[in-house]
Amino acid sequence: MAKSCFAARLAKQVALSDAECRALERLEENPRKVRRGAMIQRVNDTVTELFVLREGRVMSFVILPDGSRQILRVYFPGDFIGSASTIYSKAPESLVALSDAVVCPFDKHALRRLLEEFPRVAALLFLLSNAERVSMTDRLAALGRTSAKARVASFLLDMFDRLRITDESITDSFDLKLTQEEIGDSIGLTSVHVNRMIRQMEQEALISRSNGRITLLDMARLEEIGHYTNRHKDMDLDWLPVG
Amino acid sequence: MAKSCFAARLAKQVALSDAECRALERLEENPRKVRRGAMIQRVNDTVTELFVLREGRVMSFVILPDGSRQILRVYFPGDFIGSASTIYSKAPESLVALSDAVVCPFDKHALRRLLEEFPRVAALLFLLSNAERVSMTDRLAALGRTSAKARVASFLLDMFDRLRITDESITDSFDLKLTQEEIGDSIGLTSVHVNRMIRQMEQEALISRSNGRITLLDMARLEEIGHYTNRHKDMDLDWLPVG
DNA sequence: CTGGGGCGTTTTGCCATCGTAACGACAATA
DNA sequence: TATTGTCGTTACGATGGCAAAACGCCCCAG
Repeated sequence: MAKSCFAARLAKQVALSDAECRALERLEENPRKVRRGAMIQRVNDTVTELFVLREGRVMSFVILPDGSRQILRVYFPGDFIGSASTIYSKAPESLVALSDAVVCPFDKHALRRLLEEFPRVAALLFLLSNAERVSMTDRLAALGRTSAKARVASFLLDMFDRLRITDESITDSFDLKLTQEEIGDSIGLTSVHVNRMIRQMEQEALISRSNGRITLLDMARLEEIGHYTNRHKDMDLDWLPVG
Repeated sequence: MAKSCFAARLAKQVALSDAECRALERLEENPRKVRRGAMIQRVNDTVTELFVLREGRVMSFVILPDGSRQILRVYFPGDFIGSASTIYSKAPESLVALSDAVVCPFDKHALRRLLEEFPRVAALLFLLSNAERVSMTDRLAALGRTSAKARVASFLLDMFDRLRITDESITDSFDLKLTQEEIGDSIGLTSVHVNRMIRQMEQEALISRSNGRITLLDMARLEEIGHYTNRHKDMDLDWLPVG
């Protein structure tokens, strides 16, 4: 693994200069291990920290007054987490580790210095934040206008494609490490209905499962059912300032 | 009106330097009038332009293969539109004017120069993009986990609060300028059901209407019903680089 | 002034999708 | 053995979609 998980991730998009790499590495000087289920940030806490996720999985979510939960995003190694605290003094969302994980917290003032010193990194962060926004809008359209089955299909494809960004060994199967309840809370369904859909998709030979591992058997049809488009292919960052 | 609608908007958050203001003004050198219903950007078009909205209303949306529409966001004067084209070469969403409007297109290379030259503006854009992300997650939670009535309530409150940012004359009533079908397409409901909810809320004296104008009669209860929190109050941008 | 056409809203009846509640099976952990 | 967490399964019913039609309003042409 590179010294900086985050730099390694960014370097997949743009060639980074040495100085930029070193600066990004400094964000990860304080790795912290957290156990599955550990609360990293609680909604409404006063926060001044952001995180780079180095290992494991983390989710952000909110709990509504009636106790129901909406998972906002699942994060994978190399992801930049908690950018909401750049603008709000109280966290608008909670962060919990979905598996044992390693996160690297850093203060938002460290981010400020980074943005001042490396305009290109600033631009890059701006872009990634826009990519996340688009990912949100995709899910918004899924929740607002597609069936339960379509949501499950697109969710699986999205997780799959995102995992593949950093883990090239993945070809057609992956470990979701999410309970069906967590899947449901991500796409606005109950665990019961997620289960219905998954079993249905298994019967139709769209996917198969064995002890938690999911294999995508017919991606073309899954993409069709889920109205899914892989956004990662169409990125264009050539217009960025040169390093 | 200030020379730059966008600078005026940003200045509500942070004091801008003269140089910054002038740079922002340059983004609006090419105002363009568009009529209600006009397509400003079509999904999958190759795009290199972004926009500042100076007057009127614009929406971004996607159409799913079955013909249904999800409105992703409604934009008001002073908003920065189309940031998705900073990272994708093909537009992931369409833009249409909801009313007669004035938009100011500028090339993404102009944005790049701005980001290079004014790190603080870059940071500010990064922050605003995060604010929009949070706004998306709020709606995501609404679509995923709240009832039709809650969605309508929170949608009305959100429009209300966003309009009030730039128009201080608004106290408790506003012109939505959206059809019920458009409201439905924003919050994942049919126009029929939006109508049901609106009439119900009118009967319960939560809101009242007269020729398109909506008055919020009981904001406290609306906030409760919609699980709404006004994010605009809690912003903290003091940590930004000094101009 | 009158009649029509277009657009948005209102209303209704029907019913599919999906949520709720409840319970059993099973595996991992203590 | 007891416990906890996840998955699988069922019966029942509410929420909200769908289709269709009528209504009101505004604008324009005759």
